[in-house]
Amino acid sequence: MARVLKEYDQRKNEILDAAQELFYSRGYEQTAVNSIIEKVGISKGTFYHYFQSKEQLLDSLAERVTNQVLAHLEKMLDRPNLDAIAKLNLMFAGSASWKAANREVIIALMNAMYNDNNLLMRKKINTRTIAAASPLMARIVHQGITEGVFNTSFPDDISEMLFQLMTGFGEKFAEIFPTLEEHPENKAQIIKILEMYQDAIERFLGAPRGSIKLGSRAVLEKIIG
Amino acid sequence: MARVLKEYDQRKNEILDAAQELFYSRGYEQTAVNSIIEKVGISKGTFYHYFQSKEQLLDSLAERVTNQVLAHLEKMLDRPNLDAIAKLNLMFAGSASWKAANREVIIALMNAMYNDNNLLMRKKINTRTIAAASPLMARIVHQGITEGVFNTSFPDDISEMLFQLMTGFGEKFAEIFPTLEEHPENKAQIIKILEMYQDAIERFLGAPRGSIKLGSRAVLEKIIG
DNA sequence: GTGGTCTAGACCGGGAGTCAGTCTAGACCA
DNA sequence: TGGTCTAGACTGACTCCCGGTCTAGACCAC
Repeated sequence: MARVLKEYDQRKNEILDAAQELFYSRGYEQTAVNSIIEKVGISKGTFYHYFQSKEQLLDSLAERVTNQVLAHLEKMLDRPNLDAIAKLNLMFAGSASWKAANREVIIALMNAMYNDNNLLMRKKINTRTIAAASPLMARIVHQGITEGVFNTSFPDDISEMLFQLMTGFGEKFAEIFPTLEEHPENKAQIIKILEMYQDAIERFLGAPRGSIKLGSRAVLEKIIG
Repeated sequence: MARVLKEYDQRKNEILDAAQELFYSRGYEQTAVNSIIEKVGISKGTFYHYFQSKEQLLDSLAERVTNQVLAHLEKMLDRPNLDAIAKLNLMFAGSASWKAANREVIIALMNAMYNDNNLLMRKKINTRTIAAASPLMARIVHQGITEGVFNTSFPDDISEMLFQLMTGFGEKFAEIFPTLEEHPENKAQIIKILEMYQDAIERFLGAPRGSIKLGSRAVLEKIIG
């Protein structure tokens, strides 16, 4: 193979890009290091020059993804005049509207991500996201308490639980969503579960009934058709 | 090697026993089929006579564990005169008191189970347990509504979410618990989080404040010391 | 003695990770 | 300005291990 020299970061990102694409489409465990280096056009040695192991590559990838998500969240929430409920809904719905706009991508992604071949990747991304985004959400919760719309004795720890709940909804969604094509009647089931999770979040936070929206009805319709 | 004959089920269970022990102590992915057969004292051929694949063995194991858990739950809840709150608490605390009685085992188990090498096993056991135990819990929720102590619009779907919440608490617990030795101050953190989860379950079920106990104070003390 | 069940263990393909050494860009110097 | 030296990017054959297959034979029931 012809030798090609690159900047350190550039090459590292090339590897990360290739890995991301392969992990998303086939899953982490189903992707051989050989496939990655073939895609990038480098040798085994080069790969192990940049990453200590396949799993350490996954860690780097998870870190990169998390940073992107977090940057997106921070940018979205950087509006001081917004009240706590609006911010929280933005946090929830922000991802939902993005999903609606990228329906095709999401379907493919969900099939790959919510799959037993990607448990480790999901866990790594989740853990990192929760650790990084919880303080952000905790700030919103505190704001809500000050505004008198939330009521909880656990403002600092609750966000982690909220994220956990969101994740749970995401998994449930990913479980039912692919069946909609064949079983349109499951649509009602999705909406019901969505409402249950909204209700749960409201109750946990002591927020007014109907204030929390995990995604507007319009956006939801767009996703589930 | 000399040929040894056994009853079909006996041999199968021997393999399951060995696998369980190894999976619990090292993790699923870190356990080679070779280690299992070595432990049982059989050959590759025998192993693959009883199980189609390593993953199918894991499925069988998950099924066995789930059945044990379920049998335990059903037996425990077979007391018609108990009210819904008592039953629910029994469901939660039942596992807690068992944990207290088997402190040593639990520590080892937690280290193995709540570990990235066992994501798949955990997921399989969780999924099965939730599927099997949710109807049980749903009955309790209905009972609670009839008794006027619970108040929810989602009696049938709520149990799955409740389990999810329990799992989340379990993970958080497993995360902090091993640090207690070195950082006794984390004990307060565990208790706080326990209270948060209790509060969450109460709020979501619309149950009276302080009615839900994920484990009695005494039992908890015994576990966390 | 024959067919079905059970067992042994050599064998296979493919995967992650290693290693000894090559090659290049740029720093430094006479 | 041309020669030397060094860091580190890069190569690919190699090793080791693992899940799974396959064939041959032992044993049993009939």
